[in-house]
Amino acid sequence: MTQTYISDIAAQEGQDVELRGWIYNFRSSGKLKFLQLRDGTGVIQCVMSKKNVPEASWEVGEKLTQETSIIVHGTVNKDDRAPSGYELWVSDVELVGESEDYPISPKEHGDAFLLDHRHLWLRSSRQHAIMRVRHNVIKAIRDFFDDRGFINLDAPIFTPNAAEGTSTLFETEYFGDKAYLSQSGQLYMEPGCAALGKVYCFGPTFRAEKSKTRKHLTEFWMLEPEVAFMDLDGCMELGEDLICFIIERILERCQMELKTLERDVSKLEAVKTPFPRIHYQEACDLLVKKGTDFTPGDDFGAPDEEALSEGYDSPVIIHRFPTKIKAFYMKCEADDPETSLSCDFIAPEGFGEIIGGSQREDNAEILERKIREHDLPREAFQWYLDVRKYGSFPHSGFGLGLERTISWICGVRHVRECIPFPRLMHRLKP
RNA sequence: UCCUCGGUAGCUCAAUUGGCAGAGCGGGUGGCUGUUAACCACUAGGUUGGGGGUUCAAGUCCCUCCCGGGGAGCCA
Repeated sequence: MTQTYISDIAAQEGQDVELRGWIYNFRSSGKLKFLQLRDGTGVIQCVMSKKNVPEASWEVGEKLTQETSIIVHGTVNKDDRAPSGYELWVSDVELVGESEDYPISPKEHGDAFLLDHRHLWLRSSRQHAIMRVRHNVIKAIRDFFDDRGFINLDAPIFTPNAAEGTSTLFETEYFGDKAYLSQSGQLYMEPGCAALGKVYCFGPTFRAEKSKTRKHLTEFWMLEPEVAFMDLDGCMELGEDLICFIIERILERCQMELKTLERDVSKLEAVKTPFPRIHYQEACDLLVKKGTDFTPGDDFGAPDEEALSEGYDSPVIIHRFPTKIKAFYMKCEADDPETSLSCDFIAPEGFGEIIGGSQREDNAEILERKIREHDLPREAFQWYLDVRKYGSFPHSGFGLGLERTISWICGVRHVRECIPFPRLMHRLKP
């Protein structure tokens, strides 16, 4: 008999089917057993009556523990008493693999314990829902750019130098030389867009900063599109279109998962273009008015971000930050070198910055001066300067943090639940 | 690096002023034909993170080290 998946069970009402999976939970009333079986696609209640199964099957039933793997045959039955609305009337059960002392009981657990058992934690319904949303966000991102004629041009992970010269890098040995794990693919996307017009990279990036907050991972996934002849306005439009596309896709395909996560879906349905755009100076005035202990001229802290996004359903775009608090490669206003053509997208509900972008400096002389001012080694950036030497052109791009985006969409407070195996400052296992 | 909170049974937590170290879940045994985090009875389970100190007496007070959570800085 061929295997049926629980996600397809509704179409099999009244049929005899074979399910293969793991015991999620079970209850017994003497001669009647209720098994919650999961197979990765869903969970279904299996009802086993002593008088309706062979003795060998009943004995298997007596030995079941949490996460025992089994093959079960039975008839699909619609019943409102079953948690999913359908249940399986069991005709026989076959033991596949025993499970002794499964550590994650159906009661609550602490974060540290769950993270230590991340490989098992992924079997629980909440994690399951988050991983399904993650999958769909990734698919939506790729579809969005594919439909717009972008080329996926991935950047290297081993890099010879610091991309922005600010963040701490993970150093590794490279045949007797030093190499660093990439903290951004952006510098590689700039020559990329000169070659192919519209490109994006999408892969893991690494930050060795000693940040222990719910918004930080040492290894996270970042999407970085870069477009030739696109200015800052185009960059902000691309970002908001992308986010709306992702949200619409998730609302369309992940209603079950959002329900499992108890996400207030109306918050996501309210996300609409155009997103509010606030000039940095205007944001400073707002913060002073709101009374956060913010110093105008500085970058925003987490409480400032939350104050700025307050009252908006869509992410808020803050644009034109002071040049001195932004990366060296960002272009300045033509008539105001103190102001950079930059933008940050701050998600609603306190989920923080999800996009950082800018128009890039396309003037070779200005860029060389900035590299000097930031004390960066010019030789290391020769190839990057070549983008300006051979047919320079205006161009822009941004970076979107995948896990932060998922965290917002799922309403999950901590990014560590938004990646299968999180890497944190104090955690490299499992 | 700094601030802050914490570490007690496999897990989540309690333990009054310093006075016999406990509960729920999970495990084990038995019972129950419609359970929904099932329920009922019984049962096993402890170097209270490590070391040192004060005291008749320390989970509790002091010193020190280790480990972890939240946050700051930095960033997506």
